[in-house]
Amino acid sequence: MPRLTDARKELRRAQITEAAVRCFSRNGLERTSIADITAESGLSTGSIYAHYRNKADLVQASAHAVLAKRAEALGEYAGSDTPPDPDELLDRLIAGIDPVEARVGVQTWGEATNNPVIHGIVVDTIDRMRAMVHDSVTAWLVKVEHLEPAEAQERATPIAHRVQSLYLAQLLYTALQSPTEETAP
Amino acid sequence: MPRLTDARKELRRAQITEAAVRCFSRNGLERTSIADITAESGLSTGSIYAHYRNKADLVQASAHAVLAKRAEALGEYAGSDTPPDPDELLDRLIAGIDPVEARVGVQTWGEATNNPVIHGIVVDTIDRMRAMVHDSVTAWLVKVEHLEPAEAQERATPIAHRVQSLYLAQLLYTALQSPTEETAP
DNA sequence: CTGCAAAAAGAATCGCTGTTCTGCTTGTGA
DNA sequence: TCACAAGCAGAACAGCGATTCTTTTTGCAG
Repeated sequence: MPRLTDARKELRRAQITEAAVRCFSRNGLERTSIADITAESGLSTGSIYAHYRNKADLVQASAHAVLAKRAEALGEYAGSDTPPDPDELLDRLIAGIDPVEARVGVQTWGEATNNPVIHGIVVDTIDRMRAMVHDSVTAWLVKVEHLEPAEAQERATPIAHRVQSLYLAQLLYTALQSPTEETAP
Repeated sequence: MPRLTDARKELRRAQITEAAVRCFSRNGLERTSIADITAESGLSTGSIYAHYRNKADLVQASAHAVLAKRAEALGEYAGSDTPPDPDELLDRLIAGIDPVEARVGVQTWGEATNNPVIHGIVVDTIDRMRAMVHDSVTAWLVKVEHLEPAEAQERATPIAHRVQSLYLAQLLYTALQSPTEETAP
């Protein structure tokens, strides 16, 4: 039964979501039509529908890809064995922000206020990020500040909250900075 | 030349934007149709188009109304003659958040990444808010912490940035908390 | 009071967009 | 190498939604 090999199939899916993310970044989740993605990806309508059930499905996959990538980058810093202090952690997080992803990320927040599926993805991602920041801060408190693990855990909570918040705000600022590039009217 | 008296006209416009904001909060900026606003406001298509050039115009007016209201509330705290310390200021700001407005506010951020007019409104509002927070913090540094005005100005900047960021993040959290209420499918 | 232009209602229009359908093409397993 | 199902292209379709148009109603100036 000759279908595409899994690797190739995944490749196509990635090709599509990547094109979609570029479109979304330019025109927004709703204002991007399937035709836009068709043009951007070089594929055709039929091809896209062969890989994604419908547009909502594609939006969901794209959102997941963008947010997961961000969370993943965060995981690296958090897992380091010489944990950065909170300010340093925040600086690194901010340094890793990519404007295109920031824009889609912020659009995703807006979408999450009405779209249950996207809402789930966003909330999960934010929770996972918070947990990782919390771990990183705890590790710092233990290894560098020499607190007892129990107390470190507790003290880490408000610090993690602050780091997370400042990071999210910076994501917003970044998204608002890059000028709105129009496709030809 | 008998048109509506200015007061009455302003009333209608407000009636429309208020209905629009409720719709936007429920269904998002894009997914809200003129028909939805028609139903919510109890008016008709024609009436809406008599007051707003088009949907973009209406979205713009609604966004402006919501953000202006938030900025205004902030102004009150900032103008107080016993300035709150930064933590207190932040607490008050957060206490003043309304879920409906938070949702529309966050949607507005997403929209601002592609829509130049909304972008302008959002950036202006954020800048104005930052200036007010800065003033409030400066006043606190001078009156309570007894710093010289010049130094207070300078020291206030990073503090204001932090307060602003934490506030914006809280706005996001609030928008994500209230569950996505659906209109009947 | 009264007339009339603006405002409101609601039907009609028209373009756009998601989705489906119909064949051709191509990759894969034997 | 081959055969055939899955991929893919692109046209066709269907429905929705912004805007416009026509008709009726209404509020204000005189």
